[in-house]
Amino acid sequence: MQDWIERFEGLKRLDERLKRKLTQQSRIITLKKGSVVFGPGASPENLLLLLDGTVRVQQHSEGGREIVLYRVQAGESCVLTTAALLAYDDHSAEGIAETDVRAAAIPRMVFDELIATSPEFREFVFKSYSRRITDLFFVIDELAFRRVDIRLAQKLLDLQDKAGVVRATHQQLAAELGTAREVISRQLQEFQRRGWVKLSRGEVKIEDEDALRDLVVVV
Amino acid sequence: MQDWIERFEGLKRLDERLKRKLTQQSRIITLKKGSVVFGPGASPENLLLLLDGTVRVQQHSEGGREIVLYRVQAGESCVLTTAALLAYDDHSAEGIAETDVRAAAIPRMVFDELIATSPEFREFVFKSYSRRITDLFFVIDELAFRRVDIRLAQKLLDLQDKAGVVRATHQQLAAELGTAREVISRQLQEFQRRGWVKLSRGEVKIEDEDALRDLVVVV
DNA sequence: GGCGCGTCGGTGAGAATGTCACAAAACCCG
DNA sequence: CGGGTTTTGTGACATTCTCACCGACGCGCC
Repeated sequence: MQDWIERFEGLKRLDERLKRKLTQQSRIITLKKGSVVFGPGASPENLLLLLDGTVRVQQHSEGGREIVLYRVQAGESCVLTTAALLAYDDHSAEGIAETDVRAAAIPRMVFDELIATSPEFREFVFKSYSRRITDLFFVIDELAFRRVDIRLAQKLLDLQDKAGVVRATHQQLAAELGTAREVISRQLQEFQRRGWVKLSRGEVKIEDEDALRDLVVVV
Repeated sequence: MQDWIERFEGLKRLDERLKRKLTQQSRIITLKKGSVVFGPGASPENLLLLLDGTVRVQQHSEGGREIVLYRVQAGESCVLTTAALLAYDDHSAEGIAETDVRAAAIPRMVFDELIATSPEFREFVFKSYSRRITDLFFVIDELAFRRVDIRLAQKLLDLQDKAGVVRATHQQLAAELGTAREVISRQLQEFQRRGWVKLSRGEVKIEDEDALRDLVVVV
């Protein structure tokens, strides 16, 4: 159970002494699916490194709509969390455990010390930032410039399981894209009419993956 | 000319030795208005601290549209620049000098050393990140959830000079908001019809600031 | 002054997206 | 099965986007 460090690409190259320090001084925490990892008024004291599960980070509007900003996967860290919420706790970004989650919590003190002593750890942290900021740029690009049908097709491809099924309500898909539920319903109907997907309550079955890919690529 | 450090809130508290190091080892550079500070294929080697002027950071779409992400003002740093472009050079985010710009360029080596040795400098860097990420969250929020007329009113208020005049073409305003030129033209006409602004080629004169503020606040 | 020429702004038509109000269908649980 | 909740469907209408085109303006040049 010590060896979670090896799962983090960027941390493998830390020297042994630091690895030991890291494992000794951070706690392993678990979070139930659906629990709030951080949110308005609950900024986390620690830097979280995800061992298992995924965390969805999303933003709310006053009108009750929401948009998914990015997901933190196992092997990644919640850096933005720590930094962003310094200045941003008034607004409503929050992190939700999408599955049961296991994570290593690094206390601020230890984080600080590692930043100071280890170039490898610094690189890890800055790479993490870089990754998240890229995600945010991508969201902005999509929102500003891409049509909803294309974004929906892309999202379905991203979220499908091995059987080609996406388990999500129209409402949830709308939140993924930051649009309205009705828009998603109508787009999905159009996809179904063309034989690309099959709809049932709470799930979308992809019938013609190639057609969806074409839509994404072509236009 | 040494004392530019004092202009940076977050750097004032560095100890004297580090301040000296910083001033000695960084170059002061100047950039003409309109020049590209960084862009696709031109990621900067240094961390820039803006002394005078402003840098506009924007993103392009294939369709030729663009959107302004944020502005870096005098007294602020281009941290995102450095980190984000590691992973993101394929896409088209770029920084443009909006005015003539003077900046201190901190070499990567010095940056690294300061991060390692100074808690104050670390705080400065992470605060800078925080600030930018907040800006990006804000852009996403606006794009996803706010109406164009409200965003335009807000932008006019933000960009006006002391005389209440905004010097910008409709095209430029459209780029600020990530929308199309025609949309801006029509909205501005509507504002003019209501007596809130007066239009002339290349500029918008605000005639009723309160009305614009009401629009922003109310809806 | 008059003539090009590029930039800027105006306009109509139609498509895409968002909003609102409400209804129907599917599911859940006692 | 009956009643309550969640999910999806639908029409009407507002807002925003796209495309195609045109006219107005500013500027340099003869």
